[in-house]
Amino acid sequence: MPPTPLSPSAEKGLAARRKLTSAAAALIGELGWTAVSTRQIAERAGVRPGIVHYHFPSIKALLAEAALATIEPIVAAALPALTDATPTEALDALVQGLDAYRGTDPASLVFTEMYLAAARDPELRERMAGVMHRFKAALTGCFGDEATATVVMAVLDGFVLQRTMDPSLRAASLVPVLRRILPGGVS
Amino acid sequence: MPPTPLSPSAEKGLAARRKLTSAAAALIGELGWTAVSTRQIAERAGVRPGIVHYHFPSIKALLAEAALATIEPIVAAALPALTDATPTEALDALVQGLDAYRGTDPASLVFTEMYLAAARDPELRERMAGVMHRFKAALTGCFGDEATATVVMAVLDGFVLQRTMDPSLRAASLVPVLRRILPGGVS
DNA sequence: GTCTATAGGCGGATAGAC
DNA sequence: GTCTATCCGCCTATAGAC
Repeated sequence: MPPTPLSPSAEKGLAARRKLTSAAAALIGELGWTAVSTRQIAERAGVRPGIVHYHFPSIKALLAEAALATIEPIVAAALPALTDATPTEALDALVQGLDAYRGTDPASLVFTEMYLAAARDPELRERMAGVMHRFKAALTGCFGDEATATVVMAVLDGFVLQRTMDPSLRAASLVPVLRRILPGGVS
Repeated sequence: MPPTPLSPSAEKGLAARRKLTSAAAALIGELGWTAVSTRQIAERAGVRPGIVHYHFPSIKALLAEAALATIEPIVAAALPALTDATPTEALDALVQGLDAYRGTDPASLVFTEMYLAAARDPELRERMAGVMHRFKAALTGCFGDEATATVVMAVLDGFVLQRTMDPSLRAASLVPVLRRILPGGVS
């Protein structure tokens, strides 16, 4: 749809919302989901503290929006390389993309924080599951069966955790091992 | 060493420390690492709030002790099945043990919370890495090369995260896929 | 050695101003 | 529609009692 013109006041509100979600996402990574406060978000966004509760019903709702807005583009960006790709091509693309997630960067931390928050909040769990399901469906399409897709997803998430323990780990070193899991032998 | 007899007063202190770490571990799982407060720990442990700061220098130190005391026995319990085991035997033992970690249980949550806390605290990272290194060394011994051990560890950690999104996932379904990653073909 | 009372600061949310 | 001042509760840590 074409961009609807907004009143100056509505535009200001939209800008505030965007600054708040962006600040919230950064702070989830830096401090952890449950450690983020409305005051810190407001300070980082350059707005007064109370503004948070005008634009969002609660800090929980703001964190959910911020985290979903972080992971959705990441997952969406990974999908094209999986569509109509051979298993080997898909694996190479995934591993290449994986190197960006070093475990201690904001995106990695938001992902892991969100799994934990989702484990404690059914509504957030549903919303995150919707995003992750699209990714898993694409993997299942590439690799042929769901069990293989599950293992590949687990490796991606788990490798990010491993990297927090050993930053010297490189995604490329996974390739020889992961080639072996492709169904039907090495392709 | 033989158990040293303790004075009644020292014994009371030891009991308090044990109750506090146990309560802290449970609360890390329930609320999240950064959401746990000394008051809640004290209430759960059945002691007065201020006692926490007599037995532990800070809440950070208490959480670190509690989390390490949670993961150490879990890792230690997994090691015997990996010593002198064939790759296939080791895989079966790991998968069987994995079913206990459903993503939303206390132990699963403490593990993931601890990875995040370790990503933000170098000292905790060192201590956790020490525990996880023993596990990885055992896996490397079983599977012959470190890359395979890294993938297996990533699958274990990542599968626990996957399960928070889809509780119907069963560890047994991973076996056919994981058999394929064993070096030297199916053994 | 063990524990308590209290200080001092930060938190989310809301009632109401503009 | 947009934002601010304020309420009231909870937090960690310490000084000092027993």
